[in-house]
Amino acid sequence: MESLNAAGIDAGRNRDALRQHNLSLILKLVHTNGSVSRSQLTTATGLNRSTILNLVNDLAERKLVISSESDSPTGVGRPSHVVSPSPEVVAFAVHPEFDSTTVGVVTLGGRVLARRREPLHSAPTPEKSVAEAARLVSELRMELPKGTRIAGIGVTVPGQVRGTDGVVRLAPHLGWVEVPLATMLTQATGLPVTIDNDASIGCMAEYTFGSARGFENTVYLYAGSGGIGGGVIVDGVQLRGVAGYAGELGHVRISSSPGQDYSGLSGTIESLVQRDSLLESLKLYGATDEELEVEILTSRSDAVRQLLHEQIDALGAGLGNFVNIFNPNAIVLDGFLAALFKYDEGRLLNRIRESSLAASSERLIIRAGELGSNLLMIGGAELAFGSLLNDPAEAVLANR
Amino acid sequence: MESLNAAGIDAGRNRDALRQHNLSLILKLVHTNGSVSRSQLTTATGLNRSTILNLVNDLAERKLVISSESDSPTGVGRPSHVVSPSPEVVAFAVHPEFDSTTVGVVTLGGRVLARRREPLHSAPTPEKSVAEAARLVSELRMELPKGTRIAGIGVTVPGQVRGTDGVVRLAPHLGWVEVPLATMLTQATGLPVTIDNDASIGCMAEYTFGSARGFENTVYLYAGSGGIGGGVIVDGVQLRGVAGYAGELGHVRISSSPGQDYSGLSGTIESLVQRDSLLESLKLYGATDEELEVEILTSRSDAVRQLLHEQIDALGAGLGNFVNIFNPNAIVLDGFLAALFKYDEGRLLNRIRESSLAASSERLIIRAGELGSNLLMIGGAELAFGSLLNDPAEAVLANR
DNA sequence: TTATTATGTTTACCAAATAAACAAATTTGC
DNA sequence: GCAAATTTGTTTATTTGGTAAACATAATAA
Repeated sequence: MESLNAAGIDAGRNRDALRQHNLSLILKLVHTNGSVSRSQLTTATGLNRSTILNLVNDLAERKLVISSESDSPTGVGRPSHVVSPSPEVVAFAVHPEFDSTTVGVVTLGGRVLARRREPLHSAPTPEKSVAEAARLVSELRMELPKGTRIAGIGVTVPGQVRGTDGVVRLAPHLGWVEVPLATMLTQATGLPVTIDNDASIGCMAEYTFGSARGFENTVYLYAGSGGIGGGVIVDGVQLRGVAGYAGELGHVRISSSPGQDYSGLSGTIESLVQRDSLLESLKLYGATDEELEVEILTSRSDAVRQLLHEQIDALGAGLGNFVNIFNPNAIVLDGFLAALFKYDEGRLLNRIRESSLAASSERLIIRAGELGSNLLMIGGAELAFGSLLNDPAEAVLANR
Repeated sequence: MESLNAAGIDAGRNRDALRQHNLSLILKLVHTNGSVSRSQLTTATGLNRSTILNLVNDLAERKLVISSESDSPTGVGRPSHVVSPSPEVVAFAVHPEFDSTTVGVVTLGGRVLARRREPLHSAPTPEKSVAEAARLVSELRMELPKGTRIAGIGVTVPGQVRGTDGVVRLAPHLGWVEVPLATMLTQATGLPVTIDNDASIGCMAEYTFGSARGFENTVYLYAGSGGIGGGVIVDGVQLRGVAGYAGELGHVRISSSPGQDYSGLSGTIESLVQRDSLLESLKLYGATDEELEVEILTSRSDAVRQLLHEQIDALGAGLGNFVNIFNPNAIVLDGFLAALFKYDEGRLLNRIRESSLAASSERLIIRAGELGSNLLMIGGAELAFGSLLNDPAEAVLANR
């Protein structure tokens, strides 16, 4: 029998799918909003208050949320019970870099409980990096209070990642090629591991808990040490593409200039907007993004201003393209790109408008990311929480 | 009470939503696949065959589908009943151009029943164009067989369109600005009217019934008389953006060249890949896309070859960007862009690969559109069928 | 203090999907 | 050519998630 063309329609739904969806919906609302009253849940979902009671009880029995009476009534009528994410449910975030490995613990609800960073003296092999990560995870795991349950590990990789089987295709900055990272880290820790590109993860974090919150069509650009990556939220869902490589916004070509980016493509945003050239003109070496930002905002040098203008213009041209393509309601800039934005917001906005259609940039909002150093910790944990949030009834949590 | 951050989660689901989804699913499957057996429907949806019986009966009672016994058994076991889209349900497609107005009638299932084109002697005002369209709709409507029911009218506009209220923001080729087209045509015909950009509609048509069928991540480029437009299918759903202006792929900047496109942006794909300059170098004037394609594929002139190479290179650079951004499994080219593709497929593919990351273009398929002159008729009707397909139980159809 | 309002909680109910049982129509095997 | 195997159609009883109604409860408002 020929298979049917499903044309983007997902499968048929039955009662199980219905229940799964509603449980997932409640848990996501509690996760992203912190503490939520049952009455808020009824209005937000449109479901009957009996149903909300039932769903919340179900999640509470699974110890995913805590339901308690309100301690501060807000208005007329009986106070509504408050539902909060359980602080006993956590996930680990792992961020391997060429000079360090960072591991964090984040609760359901997005609070960073602890973080540990281990400096490295040379660019790590995958084996070395996995061993370091596993050691830090193990340390943090032992310090968790009794009763804590673990959703898994989310790894933020500075490179291209195939999410389906957890293989790092190419991470130029680390020198990794075709590394089955998820499998390796699962073996070392016994926990389920999900991996993704760092910029995609940053995008999801800013969308869920940061500057892009509530903007269901967001274009996100992140400049890490390994170049410029991106992420896009389309109607509230992250753009992934057929194999998960979508969102390589830094490698989009905008000019005929011959300069190449870290992947050998010329005229791209990444080739024109370079952190290193800014550091050089400011005579800063090994500065953090915070230090760089201070220098940018206080510099009085004409040469620096010239360079900043060039970079803002290039960034604006690139963002104009994305406005034409995505018609977003928000653009969020992270890493040192946020400093360019803060340096001359007006110039950047003008450049964007000049290189996009008028209608597409109406009511467009541009912001800097606000999660700072917690960005990849929160995002990595978000990745690890994914399966729990999508199917709360089926997810299996590990004990501490 | 503060409103909750819904974070891209849609509302709670109840029994009604479940039923609506399943009815919609069945109707869409029948619509896009033509004739489908009930057993195919059970396997495609995962629903029980009792449920499928019930859903199909429901749709049949509403006279949206026809259920009949199979006339040619395919294998072991009792032959499965066949469900077909009702040919009595139709929609109109309207395509206003600067030198003509075209109206078509298309059945559920995507068959073009009739088409009528009225040449115009001058670029029409919105009023004139609406009057012409209404007249043609009325003519075709009277010729429809008794019992035919009409879902509505879909209008393909060569310009930027705000779908929410049916206003044409800007259609440079027609000289229209801020025209409440949907309202005007509804008043003139008494039928519900939906409007959209021509390239978006072409994209939807090729995805539902043409070359992009089954490719859930498709980038589509369409070169009409009014420049280059685009459309993108992301996980089976068309990219719309916050106000519906997404997909302006022709206005994406890829080079520093000063040449401008029809919207005044420089270095864009549309400014570098121009139908007019090809026509000029071939000394063709007023040729159709079909005639242009023949000339391109048979020309022996060095100058023409040079120009074709330049245009293919520019198109390839632009498509490379889209590969980096969307990681699609298919790219579909329509209008004279299909001729460029056919002229030198290998060169285009090489240019795309040169300007995109290796992983992102793996297993990428490039095709020409296959719906030809029916493209905008089928797509326009698809637009008009939208509400019926999304909620078969609630849709109201007009009589012929 | 009482009325009003909003929510909590329990109970009976509804309807959509399903499983089970049997019927029917085809192919396969002899 | 006929019985067996297979697949689907159809009917019936069942399951279950969401809902509406009724009443209880805890706040504010009068």
